[in-house]
Amino acid sequence: MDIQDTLSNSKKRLDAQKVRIYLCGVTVYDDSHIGHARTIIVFDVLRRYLESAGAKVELVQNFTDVDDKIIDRARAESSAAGIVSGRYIESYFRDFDELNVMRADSYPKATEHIGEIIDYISTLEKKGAAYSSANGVYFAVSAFSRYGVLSKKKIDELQSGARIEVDESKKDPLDFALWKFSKDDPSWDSPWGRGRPGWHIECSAMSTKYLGENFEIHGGGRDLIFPHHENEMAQTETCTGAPFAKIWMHVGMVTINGEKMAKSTGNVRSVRRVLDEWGPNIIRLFCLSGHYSKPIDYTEDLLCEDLAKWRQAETCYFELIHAGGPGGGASGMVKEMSASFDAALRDDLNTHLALSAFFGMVKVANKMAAEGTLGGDDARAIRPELERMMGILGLSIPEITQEEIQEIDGMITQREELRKEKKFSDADRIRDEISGMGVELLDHGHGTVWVRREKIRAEN
RNA sequence: GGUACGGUGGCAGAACGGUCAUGCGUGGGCCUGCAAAGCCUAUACAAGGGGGUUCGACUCCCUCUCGUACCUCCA
Repeated sequence: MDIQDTLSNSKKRLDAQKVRIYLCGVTVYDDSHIGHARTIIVFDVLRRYLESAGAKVELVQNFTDVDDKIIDRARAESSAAGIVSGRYIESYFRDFDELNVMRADSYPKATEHIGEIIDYISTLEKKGAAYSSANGVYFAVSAFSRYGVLSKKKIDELQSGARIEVDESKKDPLDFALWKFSKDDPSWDSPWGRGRPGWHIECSAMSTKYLGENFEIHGGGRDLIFPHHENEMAQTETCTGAPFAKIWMHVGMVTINGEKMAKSTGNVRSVRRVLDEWGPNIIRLFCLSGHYSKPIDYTEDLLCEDLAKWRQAETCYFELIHAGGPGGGASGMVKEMSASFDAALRDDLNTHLALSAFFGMVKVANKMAAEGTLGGDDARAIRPELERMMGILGLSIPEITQEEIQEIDGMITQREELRKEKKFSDADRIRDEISGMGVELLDHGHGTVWVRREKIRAEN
């Protein structure tokens, strides 16, 4: 497949059988929000697609668990950094498991790689790219002549535009911390003095450890391009002397009603909250509704649209289960939609077009079902393809037990008899009862089909 | 100020140098005991402004403009 590479600003072919991906995860000082969810869902779909296409994927996603914000939070709670980060790592997994995000192969933490980080800084020091000063150990940007290539920034412009107070102990305002001196917890001994790692160095040390010096894809949110990824690249390539990631892949931001999500404006949408309101499938549809590289705006209207689409997909899923009898003629359509689904994802993970193919198939199947032309052969052609697409998109229909099926079928039979006797109010009572169980009835000319509806709180 | 990405019908959103997907929405009708689901049909002057290249541009180039993000907290 082809993926847009931030560094070369062009699409790059990815045809390796083994794809190693390093995804910059979250700093665990608070609950995850919808922006984190988008990035992680995009990479989840990338991973699922690559695996379905036969590639062996190794996905590593870090947790930044040592950071000023974590320390501040711990201080505010009279707690310890480890307690705070531990709590938010737990909440991360609760949220993202529920979002149906597959687990990465590993989730390395900065605090568990202090030895590797120190070794990394030592190597940089030996190469003359790091120096120790009053406040910490810094990376000398001057040691990396290509500094700025990833974010397309010119060094002299960066200096004049710097709006943060300059640390006088640095040789150059652009130099960034590899190690910050501190005696307070959390801190570790190092050859330069007690302290803790800077932000960027963990990703260099851990990506190299788990994926090697040169791997296929390095990704994260667009806001990480500068300074995080720029700095990572400078460190890593200086250290290894080899090119770092083959492809840099960045996911666009999520805005809320057209505005940036910010604590100060109080418009941060936590994953927990949107999950409670909309459930995993609709959030995934939302996050995949536009191209990953572009920003998307979180609005009630768009979520409602995704809800309507999800209802169609549910309908289709159950229509296929119930379908039987004569029919045929769907197989051509299935092949076509399947091909366009794959072609869309192959071209820079165009999930919007892939969803068009998915819902195109859903629409055709639902139409056939309503007309009574959806036969057993059709269902056998459509269903595996529908499930394959849902698998790649990470959409899932809750399991339904055999007992529930029997109970519902029994009630439907009762209702049918009442309807034949024209006892409509009694029949409607049964329909209401079934509806209370989260099951909707579709009366077709040729019989009644039931659909289990996912409960969406925002719907009411 | 700099950099990046974008500005396509009411909304969302693709592709493509020549025919401007698709979905949602909206109007009307059909089906139904009723509803839901589904269908049929209609609907939209669609491309931020201005230049240029071209037989022809939404698509390429220039310019202006607007939006969003980033410029050492940020997914």
